[in-house]
Order: sequence, then structure tokens, then C-alpha cells
Amino acid sequence: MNIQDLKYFYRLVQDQNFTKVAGYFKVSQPTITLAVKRMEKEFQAKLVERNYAHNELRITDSGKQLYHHIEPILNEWRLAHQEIDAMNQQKIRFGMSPTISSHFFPSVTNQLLKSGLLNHLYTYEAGSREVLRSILEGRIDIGLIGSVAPQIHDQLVTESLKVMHFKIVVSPSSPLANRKSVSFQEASAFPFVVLNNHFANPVAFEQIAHHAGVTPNIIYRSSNIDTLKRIVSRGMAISYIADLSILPGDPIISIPLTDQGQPLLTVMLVYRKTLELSERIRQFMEIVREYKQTD
Amino acid sequence: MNIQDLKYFYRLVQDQNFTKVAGYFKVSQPTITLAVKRMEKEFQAKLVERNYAHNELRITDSGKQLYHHIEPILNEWRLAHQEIDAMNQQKIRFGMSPTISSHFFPSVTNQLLKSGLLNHLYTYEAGSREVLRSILEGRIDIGLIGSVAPQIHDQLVTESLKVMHFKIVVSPSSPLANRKSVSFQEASAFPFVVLNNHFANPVAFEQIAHHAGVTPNIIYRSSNIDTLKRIVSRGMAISYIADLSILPGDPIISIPLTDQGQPLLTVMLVYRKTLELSERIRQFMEIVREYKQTD
DNA sequence: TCCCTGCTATAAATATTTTTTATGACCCTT
DNA sequence: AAGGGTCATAAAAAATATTTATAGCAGGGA
Repeated sequence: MNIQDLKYFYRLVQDQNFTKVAGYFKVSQPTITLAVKRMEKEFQAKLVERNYAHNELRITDSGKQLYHHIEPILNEWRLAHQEIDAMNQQKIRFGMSPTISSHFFPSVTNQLLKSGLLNHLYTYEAGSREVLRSILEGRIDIGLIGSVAPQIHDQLVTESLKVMHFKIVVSPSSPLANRKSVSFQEASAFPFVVLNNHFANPVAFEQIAHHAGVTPNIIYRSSNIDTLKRIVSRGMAISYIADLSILPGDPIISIPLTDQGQPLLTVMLVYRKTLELSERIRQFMEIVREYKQTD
Repeated sequence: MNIQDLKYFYRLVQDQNFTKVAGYFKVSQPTITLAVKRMEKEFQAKLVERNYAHNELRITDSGKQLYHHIEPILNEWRLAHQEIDAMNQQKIRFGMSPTISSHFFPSVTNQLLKSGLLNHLYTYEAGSREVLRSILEGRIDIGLIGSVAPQIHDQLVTESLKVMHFKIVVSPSSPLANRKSVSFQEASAFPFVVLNNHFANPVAFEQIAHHAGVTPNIIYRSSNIDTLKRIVSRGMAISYIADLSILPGDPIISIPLTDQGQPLLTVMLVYRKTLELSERIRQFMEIVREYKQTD
């Protein structure tokens, strides 16, 4: 029984046509017939019912059942390839959200340079939720993400590094600009710009809005934190973003919230449980963990 | 690339000895050597380092990484075999805890007989947590279990059917015997017998004890509900069991608890997401769901 | 009806892959 | 230095997968 046979069968279930599958894999048609026969012999069950009338193909219950298992098998196989390829190229595939990136890198670049790890880093930037998905799908190995709830996932290891607060940010010319603090309810009188669903941001936003019993007016969901800040700095809207997204030079004012029990942003190191912690990766993780000590 | 090669490699990582692995699979030693070579070619990476000195074998990082993925692959493969075998024998492998069993079967046997499904049922009885594990490991297909928290699991589908209360049960000669209700704190003055960790029971027990701020004296953790009842009926201890475990003829007295926010037992239908819902299985599930209507 | 088309199955030949047999090389132990 | 335990290699054999060529089946159109 060959991995290739699984691929043939997988495709057959989708295409419902032997000839087409053969074409897809650039093999002759009997190859597919015989592959299916091999599997039917292996499982002692009819997997495909050929219906000459109406030119139709029916996958039997056993066939469907098998199909359900082939999917994760081929997935693991692909994952193994991706991971070992990355290892061969001596790359650590590291993902983080842009906001974390601009906060994180300055504080550890020295360390990374000194240890020679910087050359081995392939970085990927996307929203936290997007990064999480990339880890699960094996496109990257390690992520540094912000999350409102401490992530619990069957297939992942997570380490909380930092807990940050969300703040209201406004333009210097905003009526709120010289307030020492503000409640979310007060702030909700103004129009909002928030990050889109690839980020953890709107999750926290929904939570605090729900908690405060208000439904703020969201005028735009941005895919980019800089765009968001620009909109805020021009006074077109206010926003609700994590502490660590606010950099020293930004032409915006940040105001702490007074709400009790407001959502917090946990910065977490995340990787697949199945990631083999090579010396290089362990070294890198140590440096990432030192980020914990910084502020 | 053969599934067999994965098995060879998997075993090699565990045994750290080519000759031993060959012996295990009853093949010649070069077979293993060549299988490893094939995989090293497939992944373009050294997987095993042969150390002639000290007769030692080292699995490289790539090898270990691969190993992490082979495990779930072989697992899925085994699962597929088990499931299709059960299908071939036209069996529905159905697991439930003994307590649920004695409550459930009387109420649906008629239906099962009429539909002819009874012959197709292979039943397995074990504690709820044990049944859950059996489903995950593919030993059974469908479970009817009691759980304190609604189970959420990545790989499972769960349907809540009933919510039951836990009660204090005592011997007819107990000082508590003619009470209309009792608080857990009061009850905790008496020694307890509970079910062991294969059951949901002790989870609820810990919860209510914690909630009531007491640490009851547990004199025995039974693996069997009848043993437990026998101990209770003889007045040697009291217990805390689900409503549905108490059958009409039992020589024990059950007393409702007065505690606020006490844990509840949810009776749930559970199966793997990957279970192919054949006509027979759908029919069976319909009957199980009717159990919901009974009391 | 007959022929053509689009589909899958079968058989024999071929190609490829896997396993065995037989042997060699390495290194540790005694 | 001999012997035992380890894995590697090469050639031969066995098993498996693929192709080529052909057949069979059903439906649609002339």
C-alpha cells in the first residue's frame, strides 16, 4: 500500500471520474482502476460502485469512511515535508502580527544578531488569527501572537509572555485628548475604526462593548494598523488598540480605560506540539522568552 | 513510499536498533536499512545517524520531526481499518456507562428490536471517560455518556440529550434517611463512597465539594455502581450519584441537594467527526435521540 | 439500427520497487 | 587476535505498480 494510492483515491472521491484522475496525475487510466482495487483488497471492502448506466460513480459508505481518514493522513504527510524542508534550509519560519513585530524586534534584534540566528529567520507578518492558522497548517513553525483568551488548542503549545492593556486612542484635537482616563461607554459616542477579523483586536472590542452594554459605530475595519492610526490621527475616528501597538512617535493620544474586568491582550509564543525542538529552535525560543523581561 | 516504510521507521525510532526492528517485522535486516534510505531520499534529509563507535544510533532532528508525524498517520490508518472492519461486519460499536445503560436500554429496546438494529449492535460498557477515550481511539463508534461539562473536542461531535441532577443516596437506616433535602455541607459529615476516575461522577463530586468548601472523607472509590450501592445500602457510607443511576428497586434512599449552582450531569451522544453516517447508523442515532423524550 | 463517444475493466508486457541472500566493514569485548 | 554485535552494500529474486492495447458497457445521435 502506497501513499500514492491514497492520493489517487482522495482525488477520485472528489472528481468522481477515473479518467480525469488519471489525467490529473499524468498516469494511464488503468493505474487508477488498479489502485482502487488494491485498496479494496487491503480493506476487504467495496469502496467505489461503478454505475455504467448514467455514467455515474458512487463512493460506498466504506469508501467515504476511508476518505475521512485519508484527508488527515495526507495532511500530516505534507506537513512533515514542509517542516523537514524548512529544517534542511536551516530556516525557522516565524510568524507574528505587525503590531507585535514592531514592538518585539527592536528589543531582541541585538540578541538575534549576536547569536547568528537572524540569518536563519524567515518572518511572516499577518494578523494574530491568521498566524495561528498558518501554524496549524504548517506554513510557519513558531508564532508570537496577541490573543484575548489564552489559546487552548489540542495541537498547539502556548506560552504566555506578556499581558497588555487595550486603550482608547484619539487624535490630539479630539475632545477626549486631554482626559486622564475614559470609560468605554463615554468613548462609544465617537465613531470607531478597528482592525479586521484577521486580528485579535475586534474580539476584545466586541467583548468590552458587550460588557459596557453599547453598540459603537464602526466606520471602518482596517487590515493595517498604520492605516488605522492615520485615520485616528486625522480625527476621523477613534480606536481601541493594544498598548503595544502604540509606538513613541505616533501622532495619537492614548487614554486608559476605567472599565472593570476589561479584556486583556496576552502575548503568546505558540508552536505545534509536533515541532521538534532542535538546538537552533530552542536557542531562538530562549531569546523570544527574554522579550518577557522587557517592557 | 510505502505505508510499511513508515511502520519500519516508527519502530526504529523506538528500538534504536535495525536488527531488532527487522526481527520484529520478520524481515531481513537490509530491508530496514533500505527503507530508511528510501525515506531519507524522499525527504532529502539524513534521518538516522549511525554511530559505529559505542554501537549507538541517533535519530536526527529531521528524523524526530518525521516521527512526530508518523504517529498520527499510522493512527488514522489503524482507525480506518477498524471502522471499515466494523462496517463490513455490519456492526455498530456502541459504548455507554453501565449507569446509563440500565436506564437507556429498557426505554428503547422495543424500538431497536422492531427496527432490527439490535443484532447489529456491539455494546461496550465502561465509565464515561473510558468510553470517550475508546471513541477517540476508534475502538467504538458511538457513545452515550454522562459528563459534567458539555464536552467540547476537536475530533468529536456531541449532542446533549438530557440533563440530570446528582443526589445524595443513603441507607434507609441513615440519620438522613427521612430528610426531604440536604445541603452538601451537611452530608459531608458522613463518609463517602464514589465511583473511580473512569467515571464522570468524581468530577462532579470534586466540584460540589470545592464549592461547598468541604473536603469529605472518601472511604472507597468503586469501579462498579452496584458495589457502590451495596456499600450505601448497608449503611457503611453515603454517596453522591446521578439521578439516572438510581433504579426503582434499589434499597437506598435518594435525597435532593439544596446547594445553589450544583454540577449537573449532561447525557450526551458522542461520535467522531470522521464517522461516516451510514443509513444504519443514522437510523440507530434517531432511536437514541428519542431517548431524549423519555424520562 | 448502427455507429460514435465517453466511460471503466482486463490481460499481458514492462518498469519499478521492495526484499532477500550473501558478504563485507566497523568496532567493542575478551 | 578472535568473536560477536552492529549496519551497509551489491546482485539476484520477488513483489508491486504502471503501461499498452484491447474489450465491454451504456447512452446519444444520425
